[in-house]
Amino acid sequence: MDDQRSLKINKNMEDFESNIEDMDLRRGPWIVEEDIKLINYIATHGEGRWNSLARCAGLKRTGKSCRLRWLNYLRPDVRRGNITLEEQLLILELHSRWGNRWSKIAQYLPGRTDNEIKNYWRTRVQKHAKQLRCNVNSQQFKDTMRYLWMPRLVERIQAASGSTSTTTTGSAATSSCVTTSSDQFMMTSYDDGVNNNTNMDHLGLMSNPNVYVTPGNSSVAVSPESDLAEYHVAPSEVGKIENSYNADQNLVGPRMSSSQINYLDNNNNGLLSGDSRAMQEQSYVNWFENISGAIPSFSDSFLNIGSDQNFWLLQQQQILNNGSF
DNA sequence: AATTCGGACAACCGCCTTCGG
DNA sequence: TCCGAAGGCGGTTGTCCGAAT
Repeated sequence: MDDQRSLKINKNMEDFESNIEDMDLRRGPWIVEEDIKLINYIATHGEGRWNSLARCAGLKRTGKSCRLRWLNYLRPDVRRGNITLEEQLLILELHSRWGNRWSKIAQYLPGRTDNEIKNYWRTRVQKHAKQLRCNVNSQQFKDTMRYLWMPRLVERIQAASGSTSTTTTGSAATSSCVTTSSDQFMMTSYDDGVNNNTNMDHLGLMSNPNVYVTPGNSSVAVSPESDLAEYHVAPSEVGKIENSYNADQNLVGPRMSSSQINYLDNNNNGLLSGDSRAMQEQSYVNWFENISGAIPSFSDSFLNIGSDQNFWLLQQQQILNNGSF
């Protein structure tokens, strides 16, 4: 038997054995017994090396399947239940920055998986883009999110918490945000425990509807080290950005003074003048009202998810502890 | 009561990157 | 440096279940 023929026979045998293994592999929904096997094995031996883990644990699954089941479902720190308002806001915010980088977005939502966030985006956000008859990636839809939905979310978060001041304290980091009697809003820097003072503007902005500024606005600077955006608001302007309401007292977007718009524009390399910016905003407001008015309970269905202030605070604390965002 | 439809989410697939031999 | 295995990621599909007809 020459070498070529021998190699071919060996290859055929390997393929045959591989096919037998494939035929033996389970697919589809996991059953309780499989979950228990996987949990027990990981509890004893830890995770990783998924292919050998699957074999050693006696699971007739691919390593990939085991990894996915563990990461998306069985992990003890997987957070289940409705996506909160705060999480929605964060998802919209981060997606506007990074697009479909689900795993990256998931890093900032403790306990949520990339799969879950992806599903949320596809089932909720894309659905509403469809209702508005526009592409989810279009500038029109992005601006609708930026100027209308996100400020509304912030307001609902504020309404749900009913708070005028919030303070969080932890062993490793301390932050505080203070609302004054005139509803002005200040965010102090925090100490992360290793003598690093970190700018908290981004969290402050996301925690108070009156100072909400979006990344599309000129108040954003991208940090080259982390490729994460930091928000910068002129100290004198903090707390002065108000929301706009239509005739029915429904929130339709942020309202800024001309000095605020000028401040933003000055930091946007003059890409937008105050007037054109205001006109652009107004055109989106008009467009949105026309469309959403024709769709009953459009906004409500988009936003109708419970809030969990405690988790939001916990998450902020975790972000602070990680020393990043 | 049976069927259809749509939302939610779990799971799979294929491609790409990383890592170790 | 090359190559194969493993892991990671985003897109897509499958399944379940409740609401509507």
